[in-house]
Amino acid sequence: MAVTLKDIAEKVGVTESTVSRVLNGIPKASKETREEIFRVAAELGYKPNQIARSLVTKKTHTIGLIISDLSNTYFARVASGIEKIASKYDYSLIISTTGGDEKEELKYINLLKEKQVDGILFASGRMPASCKNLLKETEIPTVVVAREVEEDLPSVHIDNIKESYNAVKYLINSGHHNIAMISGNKDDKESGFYRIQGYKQALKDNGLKIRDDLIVEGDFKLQSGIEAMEEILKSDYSITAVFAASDQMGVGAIKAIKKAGLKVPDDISVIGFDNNIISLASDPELTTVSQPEEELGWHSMEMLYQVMEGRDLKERKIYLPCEIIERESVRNI
Amino acid sequence: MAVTLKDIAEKVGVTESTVSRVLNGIPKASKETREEIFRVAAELGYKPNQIARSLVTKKTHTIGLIISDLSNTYFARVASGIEKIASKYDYSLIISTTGGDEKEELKYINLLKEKQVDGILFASGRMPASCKNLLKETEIPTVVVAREVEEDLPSVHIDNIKESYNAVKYLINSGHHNIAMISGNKDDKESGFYRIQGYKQALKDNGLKIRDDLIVEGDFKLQSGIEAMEEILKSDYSITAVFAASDQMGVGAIKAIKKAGLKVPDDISVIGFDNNIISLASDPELTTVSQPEEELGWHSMEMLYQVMEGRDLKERKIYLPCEIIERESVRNI
DNA sequence: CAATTTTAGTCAAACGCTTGACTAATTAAA
DNA sequence: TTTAATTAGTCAAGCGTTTGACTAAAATTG
Repeated sequence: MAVTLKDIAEKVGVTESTVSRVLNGIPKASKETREEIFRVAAELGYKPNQIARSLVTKKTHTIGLIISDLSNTYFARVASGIEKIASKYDYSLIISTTGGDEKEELKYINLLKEKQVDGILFASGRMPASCKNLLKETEIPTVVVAREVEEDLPSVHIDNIKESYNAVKYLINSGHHNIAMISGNKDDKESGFYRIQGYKQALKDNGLKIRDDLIVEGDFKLQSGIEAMEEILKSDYSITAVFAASDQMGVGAIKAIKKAGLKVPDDISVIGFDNNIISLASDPELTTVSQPEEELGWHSMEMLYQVMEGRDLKERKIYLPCEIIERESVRNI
Repeated sequence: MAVTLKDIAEKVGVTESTVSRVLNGIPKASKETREEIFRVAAELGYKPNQIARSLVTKKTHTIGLIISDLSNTYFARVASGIEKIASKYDYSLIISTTGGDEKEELKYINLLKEKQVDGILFASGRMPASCKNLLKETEIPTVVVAREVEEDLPSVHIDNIKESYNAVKYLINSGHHNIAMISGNKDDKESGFYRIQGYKQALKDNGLKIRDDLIVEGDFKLQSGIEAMEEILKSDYSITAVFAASDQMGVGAIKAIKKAGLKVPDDISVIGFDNNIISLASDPELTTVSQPEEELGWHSMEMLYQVMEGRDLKERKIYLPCEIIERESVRNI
C-alpha cells in the first residue's frame, strides 16, 4: 500500500491537515512538528497522490497535445519544443495522435476533457468546425499550433504565403525568370495551398507569367518530387529554377534533374522548404527555407501558459519568421 | 460548473449510484430509468470525471513514457509506435524527455508515480542503478525500450552486435577485406559500443585483421561522419569499404569520399545503419540496415499491457530483427 | 494585568465517483 | 399459498487530498 498523509499523521501524532499544510509549505506548525513531519515523510517515502490532489484543486498540471503524427519529423520537433516549455512550467504532456482525422480529433478532445487537462494544444488537422465548437463547449484553454484557424482561438504559425513568396523572390533576385513549382496537396487549405499562393504572388509582383503547367502537385514526399520534376522537365526545358514546397520534394527534384543529365545548380536551381536534415544529405546540398519547428512549440506552450494563468494575450495570433538557408542548389545568373 | 453524476441523479430522480451503474453498463435498472438516464446524460452533456474515478479505482489508464529526445527521428518513431498501441488499448500517454540525463530520469519516474500512471515505458539513458531501484520501489509495471538492461526488467530491443555483424558480413560477402568503421560514442555501453563489437567479431570470424586505426569515433551526426572519413582516408587509402554506425555518418562518409575525388561505390563502398530518410536522399543512395523503430514501440507497449494485466510474459527480453536494405552504395568486387 | 493577537493546531466537509451491503417490491418456483 | 429468488433500486463509506472555520494556549500589547 502506498504511503498516505494519514500514515504520516498517525506516526507523528497530528492530523492530516497539519501534515498537508506543512508539506505544502504553509507555516502553521512549530519548528519541531515541521521537522518531524518532514523526517517521517522521507522515512516512509511519501509521494503525494496527485490524483487526489487534483480532485480537490481542480488542476491536473497536465496539458494535452493533439497532433497529427509523431513519426513525421516536423510534428515531432514541434512536440519536442512544446514538451520543453511544458516541463519548464511543471506541466506534464499527454500526447494523442490523430493522423489528421476529424473523428479522432473529436475523440481526443473529449478524452482530454475527461482527464481534466488544464489546457490543450492543437496541432492536428485543419480544425473543423466540430472541433472548434467542442473545444469552446469544454471551456478548456486551447491554442492552435502550426495550423491556420479563423478568428477566435489563439494560434501560432508561420506565414506560408509570405515565406514562399520570399523563397521565390530569392530565386528571382538570383536572376531566374522561368520558375516552376512542385507543390504539396493543392486543396488542403493549408501549407500546400498557401505556398502556391505565395509563389504566384511573387511571380505576379515581378511581372512574371504564371503558367499552370509549371505548377505540379506532389504530396510532400521524396518520390513525388522525383515524379513531379520529371513531368516538369517533359513539359518545358526552358525553366532555370524550381521551388519545391518541401525539402523531400526538393531533393527528389534534384535527383530527377541529375538523372535527366542536367546539373544542379548549373542548369536548374532548386530551393526547398523545411530545412530538414535531408537538405544537408543531398548532393548538391539543398538551399531551403528553414521552419522554426521547435520555436513553434515553445511559443504555443508559452501562450497556453498565459491563458491558463488567466492573463490576457498581447497577441492572439503569432507568426514566426522563417529564414532562407543558402547552400549549393541555387545559382546566381 | 461541469455536469456531475449528481446532476443527472437529481434530474432523473434516482441516486448517484444508480446513475453510475447504468452509465457503466451494469444492468441494475429498469429499461425506463436506464433510457431516461442516458437521455438526461446526453442532454446535459455529461462527461465522467476520470480523476474522481481514478481515485477510487486506482487505475488512471495512463502510461508514462520516459524518452531521451523527441526531436531525434529515431526516438520519435519509437514514441509514435508506442502511442499507436497505447491508443488501441485506450491508454493515454504522458511523455517526458530527459536528454538521457539521470537526474531527469529520476525526477520523471517520481512524477509519474505521483500521477499514478499504470505503467512506465523507459526509452532513455542507460538505465542507471538508481533508476532501476526507484522503479522497483515504486512497483509500477515497467518495460525498457531500445536499451540494454541487465536482468530483471522486461525489455525489447535490437541486437546491435548481431546486426552490425551482419552488416559487416554483407560487406565481406561482397568481396571486401579492408573495411573501416565509423563508430558512435565508444564508451556509452550502448549501440555505439555494441556495434563496434559486431564489427570486430565479423572481421575475426572471417580471418580479417582488426586495425584500431581503422575504427574512428563519431557522434552519430552527419558532420562527424565527414570528419571521421577524412581521417580514415588520411591513414589508409587501401580500404575498399566502410561501415558507418548511423546513416547520418554514412552519408557524411560518402560526402567525404566524393570530396577526396574518389567514387562511391566504385572506389569505396559504404553501408549505414538506421534506414533514415536521408539514406534515400544521398547520392548514391545509401545501403543500410533498417531498424524497426515503430515495431520497437509496438512490442514494448504490447508487453507493458501484458504485465499491467497481470499476465506472465512468455519472453522477458525480445530482440527484433533488422534488415539490410540494398541500395547503391555497396559494390560487389 | 486584562485585552488582543498570534501560533499551532483540530475538525469536518468537500472534490466526483465506485461499490459492497442492504431493502422493498415483484416474480417465479414448489 | 408460502417460500425463494430476482429486480430495481437506496445508503453510506471510501479513495487521498485540501481548505475554511474553529479553538486553546501562548505571546504581545497598551
